Amino acid sequence: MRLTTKGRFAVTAMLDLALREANGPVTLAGISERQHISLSYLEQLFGKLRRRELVESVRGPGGGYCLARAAHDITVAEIICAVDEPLDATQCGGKENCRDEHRCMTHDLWSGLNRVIYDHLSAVSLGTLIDEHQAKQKRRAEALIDARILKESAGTPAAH
Amino acid sequence: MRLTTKGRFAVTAMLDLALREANGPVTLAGISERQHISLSYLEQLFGKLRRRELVESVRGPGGGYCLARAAHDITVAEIICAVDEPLDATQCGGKENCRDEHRCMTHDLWSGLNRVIYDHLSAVSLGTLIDEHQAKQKRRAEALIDARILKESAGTPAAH
DNA sequence: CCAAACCCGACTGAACCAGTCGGGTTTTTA
DNA sequence: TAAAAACCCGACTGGTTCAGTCGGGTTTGG
Repeated sequence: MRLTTKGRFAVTAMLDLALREANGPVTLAGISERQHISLSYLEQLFGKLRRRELVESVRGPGGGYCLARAAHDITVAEIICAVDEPLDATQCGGKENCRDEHRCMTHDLWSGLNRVIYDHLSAVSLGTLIDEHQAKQKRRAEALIDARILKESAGTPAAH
Repeated sequence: MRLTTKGRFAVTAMLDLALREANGPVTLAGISERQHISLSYLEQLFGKLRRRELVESVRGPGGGYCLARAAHDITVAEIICAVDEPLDATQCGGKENCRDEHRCMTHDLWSGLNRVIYDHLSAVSLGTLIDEHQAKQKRRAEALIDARILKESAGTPAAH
């Protein structure tokens, strides 16, 4: 699993899509504008996302992209794997280049790390991200209201 | 934290060093030969490792490198950070490029991932790797002995 | 039919990786 | 004191990926 801005762009774009697909297909031009990602680059990314069946496309005017599944069923790991192509073995491909005794030592280390990363990203779906963010917004809003009530009951104007 | 073969080379080399430093400084030429890493490349890596005070150098004939601390006090995370230079912010540098509402959603995701990776690699030292590997070797040896005893007591030759 | 949208392959400049090269400097030993 | 062993260092290179561009399609609603 490679980690680059490419994967981050893809997640950002998918998030934008997830938040807007309620009112029909979302255009890449829109995502491009809102997220400041070049349109052509988005086309490349969504080509891959479509081939991996994470999104579906609707051609022609009024078209755009939709999620192929519910936001809770699309994990961040899937999105990143879709756009950051394999580059096959992330380390010594299982057989070659790591010989003698040192082999297994580092081998276990890297495969363990890979698993940790993959598990972490597999546990997060687009839905999770949206939920968490909405919960945070709600907490912020409540804090704001609490602060106002406190201020009003104290009857003191804000210090500068 | 970037993850590349550069960091893996560095860990492999440091492991080789840790296993051999008992009998004095270890030469890069030796590591190069045993681990099949180009000497000049090793020089680059060890230059960085030295500047980060993970190894100490002894110049002149009979010289080489030693660990600057005990193997248990040098973590894999330190080694990787030493050779894979910062490349500053692994994501939107804290302030820029992630604007509107989407910002925090992906921001928390990436910083969380960074922490997971870093924690995982910080929990592993050169000493850990060596210990684990030796434990595994011991288990293998015991299994071999058990198998032999079993075979002898049964008195049957191995089936092809 | 036209325009909006997707679709696609080829190209580019910059960065980084992995490695090379050609020189140093320091220190031991013969 | 000279040679050799080792570290030290900066400049260079070829290949790959990234991020983005360009120029063309094809599909389809109005």
